[in-house]
Amino acid sequence: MAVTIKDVAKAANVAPSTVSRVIANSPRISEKTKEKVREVMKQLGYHPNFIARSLASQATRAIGLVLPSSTDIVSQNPFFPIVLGGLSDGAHSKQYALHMTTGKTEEEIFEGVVSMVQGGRVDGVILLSSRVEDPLVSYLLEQDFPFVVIGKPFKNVEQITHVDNDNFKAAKDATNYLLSLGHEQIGFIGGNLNLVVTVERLLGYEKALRDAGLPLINEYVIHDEFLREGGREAVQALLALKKLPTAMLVADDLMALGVLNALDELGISVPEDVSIVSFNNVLVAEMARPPLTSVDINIFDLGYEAAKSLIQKIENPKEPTKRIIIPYELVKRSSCAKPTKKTLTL
Amino acid sequence: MAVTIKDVAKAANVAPSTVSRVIANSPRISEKTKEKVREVMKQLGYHPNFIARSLASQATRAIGLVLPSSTDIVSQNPFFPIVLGGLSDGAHSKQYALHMTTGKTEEEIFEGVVSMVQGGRVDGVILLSSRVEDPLVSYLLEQDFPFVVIGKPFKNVEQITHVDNDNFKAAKDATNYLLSLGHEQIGFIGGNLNLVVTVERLLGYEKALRDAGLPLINEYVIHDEFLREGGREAVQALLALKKLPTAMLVADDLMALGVLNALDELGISVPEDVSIVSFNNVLVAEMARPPLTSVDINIFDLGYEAAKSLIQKIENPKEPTKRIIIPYELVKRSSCAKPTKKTLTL
DNA sequence: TTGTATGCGTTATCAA
DNA sequence: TTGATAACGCATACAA
Repeated sequence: MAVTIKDVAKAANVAPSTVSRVIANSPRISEKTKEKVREVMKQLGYHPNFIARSLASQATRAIGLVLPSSTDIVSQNPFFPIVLGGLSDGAHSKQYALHMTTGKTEEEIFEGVVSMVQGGRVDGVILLSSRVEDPLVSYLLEQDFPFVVIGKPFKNVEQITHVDNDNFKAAKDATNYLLSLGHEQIGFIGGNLNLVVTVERLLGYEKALRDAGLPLINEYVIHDEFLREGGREAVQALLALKKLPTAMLVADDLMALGVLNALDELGISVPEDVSIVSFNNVLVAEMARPPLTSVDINIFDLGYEAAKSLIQKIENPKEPTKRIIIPYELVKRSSCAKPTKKTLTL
Repeated sequence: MAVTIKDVAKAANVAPSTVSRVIANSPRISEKTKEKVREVMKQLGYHPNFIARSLASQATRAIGLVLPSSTDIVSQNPFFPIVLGGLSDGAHSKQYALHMTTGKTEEEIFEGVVSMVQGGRVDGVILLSSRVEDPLVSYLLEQDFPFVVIGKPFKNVEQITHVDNDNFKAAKDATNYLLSLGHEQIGFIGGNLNLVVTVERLLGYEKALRDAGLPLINEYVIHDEFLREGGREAVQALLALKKLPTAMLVADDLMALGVLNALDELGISVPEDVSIVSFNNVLVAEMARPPLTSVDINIFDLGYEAAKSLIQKIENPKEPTKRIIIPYELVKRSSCAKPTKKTLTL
């Protein structure tokens, strides 16, 4: 059995409560006894028991992380390891631990969160992605349990602390960049419309086109799951059109990789025939052929700030609701060029 | 305050211990009272408090996960989200939760694990990568704390339950495949030699060459960090040679992506000039151009089996040490071809 | 089959 | 400045 506060107390000839106060560094304990107790703690190799501490203090110093479905291909996105790094950093700096939950189905995930929350395993929760009509958000609001969303909440935006990029503006900027190059037929390939981020990027794209006085062509907007098949199917859908776009805004780097792939197979070259801009700027954007122009959304910071603001909320329940906007930056690489005069048709 | 076992007891006119037994589904409680109690639990919205349960039962039903440095570029590898999915699945199926720790430096990670273990936050630990001379392994062995390593332990192999691929044989097979295509100058580009997996793959590569009666050429073996710069620098090092290899075994898909990139910039084509085989078979292997021949190591299963075997170990301390070998498979794609007659020189 | 009483390792509220 | 002692919510040995 591990050495407890009582063992230390006995060895130091003080009461357990005194030891507890020394651990908390209470100012009401004399320096002399503090040192004595600390000495004994070291000698005995004492480590505080988090479980007992949590039960007594009604606080776990643990943050619950809700990941999307583990089997979902989305979870293969490098976005998650990176955001995890930021979360870990932010939590660690305040001595908080991370607790994870995920599951194969929506229901499993929901149940996992409920048991984490009701079971008192964590002091707060971070949702790693913002979904449309997410029952988890309703649940957490109802319970008045501290939580932070990474991304823009679908509704109740004013009541939910969240950390986000301005994805609307980012998409508008990215589209404007393509417009500034001279493109007028610009396609949009987005992921799952259940993710708020997809919607925001789509809206930004549309706004830019409208502002430029260009028509919104339905056939130029394609939605699909992020990633692999996504890119391919999207390209195939575009190819069914008479008039191909000369540029595409793709909602995710990995998806853009799929698009590059599909285009290559068809002998369509980037950026000569089609320009591409994507989002997130993870490692593969730089490593793609050609390297992708991509909107860097500072994923690490999203995680870091989310952890920080959740902890603030936990430690000060009166903390007002916050919206933290992480800056983005369009990183230009060689996947974009001016459109060629001829319109590419097959 | 949340509803407790006492509230349920009162409402159901039984003793708290009876409620506790109903929760544990003790056979010594009549079906009638069980139903009655369950009914009340539902009505009151009772949820067991994990913290209290942990303290009383001296078990947390939580597994500690040790990730490599969060800032390390290695953590951007899709390997982690995938293995996490497997771990989550395995843990979930036995009602275990996941607790994470990581840090910026080795020391931070070590301290995190110590506090997790000594603090009683978890019942066991899984090391997500096997490092050479890992102080964590020594520590956990010393403490006689249940743990499982993903990968081959550097030493004390017989005393440490681990889940691994036969990376030695996998590398041998992969090299033999290149040999069978007719390649005789085969390079090896590996990652950090602190990772046991790198060493194993290198040894397998060397064995295959020796078995084939081919010389081991020092200059053909290059080590670098996994990922980005890795690939590039490795290729540059190879290019400094008079006689380029006609094929390369690359220890990681992402790194291979970097290699592809660097080769492309130099106008060297794959597979016409150089064939490439890599490891892990994550999504990008399929999405690379050309698609990479890669050894699929069933990452998800590594995680799943690791969770399962740790839980077995936790629940039955007499459980013998196990080594679980997950099968691999060489997935052939178009990054390999027979060598051209001419030797490529610059 | 069920109830009573104690302990798990802390924190926190009283006293002293 | 310190020491008893009662929670915290649950599991379990022992009684009944």
